[in-house]
Amino acid sequence: MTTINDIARLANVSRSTVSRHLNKNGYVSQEAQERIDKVIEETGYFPSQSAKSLRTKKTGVVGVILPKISTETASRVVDGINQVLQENDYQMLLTQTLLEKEKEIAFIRLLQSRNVDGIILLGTNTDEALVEEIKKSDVPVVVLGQDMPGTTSIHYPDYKATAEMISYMIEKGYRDISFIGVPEDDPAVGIVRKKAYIDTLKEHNLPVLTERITYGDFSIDSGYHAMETIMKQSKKPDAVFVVTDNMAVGAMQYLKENHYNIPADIGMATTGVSRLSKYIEPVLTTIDFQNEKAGIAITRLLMRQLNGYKKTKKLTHTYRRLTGNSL
Amino acid sequence: MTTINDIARLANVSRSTVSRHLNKNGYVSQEAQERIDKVIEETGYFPSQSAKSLRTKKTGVVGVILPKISTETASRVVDGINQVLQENDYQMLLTQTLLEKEKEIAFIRLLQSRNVDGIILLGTNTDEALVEEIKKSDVPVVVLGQDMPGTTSIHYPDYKATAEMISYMIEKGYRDISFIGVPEDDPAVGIVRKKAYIDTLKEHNLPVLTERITYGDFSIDSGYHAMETIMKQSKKPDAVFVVTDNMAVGAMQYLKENHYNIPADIGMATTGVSRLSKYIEPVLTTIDFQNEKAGIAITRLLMRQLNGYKKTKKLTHTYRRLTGNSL
DNA sequence: CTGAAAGCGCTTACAG
DNA sequence: CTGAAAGCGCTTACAG
Repeated sequence: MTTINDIARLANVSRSTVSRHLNKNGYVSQEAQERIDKVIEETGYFPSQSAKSLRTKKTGVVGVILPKISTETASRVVDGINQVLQENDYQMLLTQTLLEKEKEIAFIRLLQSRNVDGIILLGTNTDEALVEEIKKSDVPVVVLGQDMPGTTSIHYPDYKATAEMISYMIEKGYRDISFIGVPEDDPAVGIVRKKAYIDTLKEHNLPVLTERITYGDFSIDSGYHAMETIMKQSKKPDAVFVVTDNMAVGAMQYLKENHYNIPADIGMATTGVSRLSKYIEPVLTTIDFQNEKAGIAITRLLMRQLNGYKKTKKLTHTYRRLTGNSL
Repeated sequence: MTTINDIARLANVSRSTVSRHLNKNGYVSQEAQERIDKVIEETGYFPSQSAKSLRTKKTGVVGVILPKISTETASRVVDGINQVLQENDYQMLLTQTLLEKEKEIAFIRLLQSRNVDGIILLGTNTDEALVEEIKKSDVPVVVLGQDMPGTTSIHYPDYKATAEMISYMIEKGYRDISFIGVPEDDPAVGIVRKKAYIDTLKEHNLPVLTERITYGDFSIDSGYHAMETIMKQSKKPDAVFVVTDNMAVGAMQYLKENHYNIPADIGMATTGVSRLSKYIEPVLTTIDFQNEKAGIAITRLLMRQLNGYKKTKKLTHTYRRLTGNSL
């Protein structure tokens, strides 16, 4: 491997001078510059980031922790993150938890040991242990998707968007709306969205039936089974709200396989918008949380922190409702 | 930040001993081990990878270069890559070219400067300049999706799978099959698949009409426009083969918007299988290249190289045909 | 079983 | 405008 010493020797200067030239700080004579450039060109030299990082305490790498990359939601967020990172000459170290909570904590430590400059966590819970780990972190951690105590975070407007959607369903005439949620480990999705559902029913003086509230685990399969559980009840609901797109795919699969017509037999609304959704009949009425924009926004917040703004900041992301023909 | 010196001091040993204990090489007395563990526990110490890497010349990081993460194909490959990487305690540094060729070369250099142990490139071309850059690389580079000269690579069975699909369409009775391809910059997709299409038509004594051969740029939009171009010809074809799933989405959109019935008005076949495809009518007859498995396979090859097997190796990946009702 | 020493490839005051 | 020196946090022979 070619090192700065080789360059210095070949260009007849000290390595201080090479370094100064490379980093464009301090004076280097025109002549020296040219000799150095020539040698670099010939040797194909590039500086070792490991050495540089050890000295400067900066790596130019940001760690990203997410549940699973091969979901549309996550990959869109990553697209957004990547945009801002490229603009700022950062690279991305990507880790997947596959929804194992311990891994979030393990990766925060791992990423620090890899000397990343900052960490972006796509949050799935706000457990005490995780909050502690973030607090202990030497590098800034920002969180997308949960309102993480004491941490700069952006969360989705879970309550407002859900409540609005449920209201809309009620306006449309639905009176017996079932619910496919997730466990309360995930506050944003598991608690807040469910609360919005329950509150809105109550506001409209509709009964809240425990048997109408089912749970999945974010997987397609679990949406399928939750839908099955609901539809096997003696009295069937007239609509269903599913809290995530992935589970909605499963729920829809169950309904199609069993020849239920949407919306004639049962209305359906959900969250998230698929690239392919316009080819699926019916087009789902859904909440679009605009994940790519969210990825951009959270990364900008991290960049700010890396540039010295230390105050933690809480933002709520935007959303829009997309009206299909599933209601 | 806590360093190995702090640990050594607090545990009353030298930093050599701490290092030996941490890396489990060389002897360390039981007592010393316990003291060290205790101090590490208390301080939350973790070793700096930058320093370690500088010394050992290993980072435990693999660089991945791909066109765009938020496509189903790429994200599935990444899932596969990630699996093998996790098993082997490697981390993934992810870069996106957004199909700008210069970036492939730029990232190969960038990743090296970041001292990655190896590079996985999802190939989009086999340009001379790229081949040169790979040859110059200090670290092993493996390529998925192209038969890259002089480099360990796995490519998809582009010729065989395409020829088989075209034959199948002909068997089904189609006689005027149009083609949506990509430019020849991409040998695997742009040249080989087109050649398989042309050869197969010829073998069956069917005319090869230049106006039936159109090109997109991998985007959904370009598939839409290619389909439009084809369907605006005075004589319409009875089928279309689209070389990538993304462009097939666009082609289908055009056909649906213009009320063509698939397969009654025009048959359609493509490559790649979407998670949502089972909800789209018609179900596309397609070639499944099993991207996750391909990701696993290419990463295993890289791991072999990192363990010292230096011979370059060429593999052709498997595939299967999925029969829908679009033909 | 343990520690002192050298060195990995850089950057950064500092002195000239 | 330039170079010598120190030091970032580790690991690894080597001597004891």
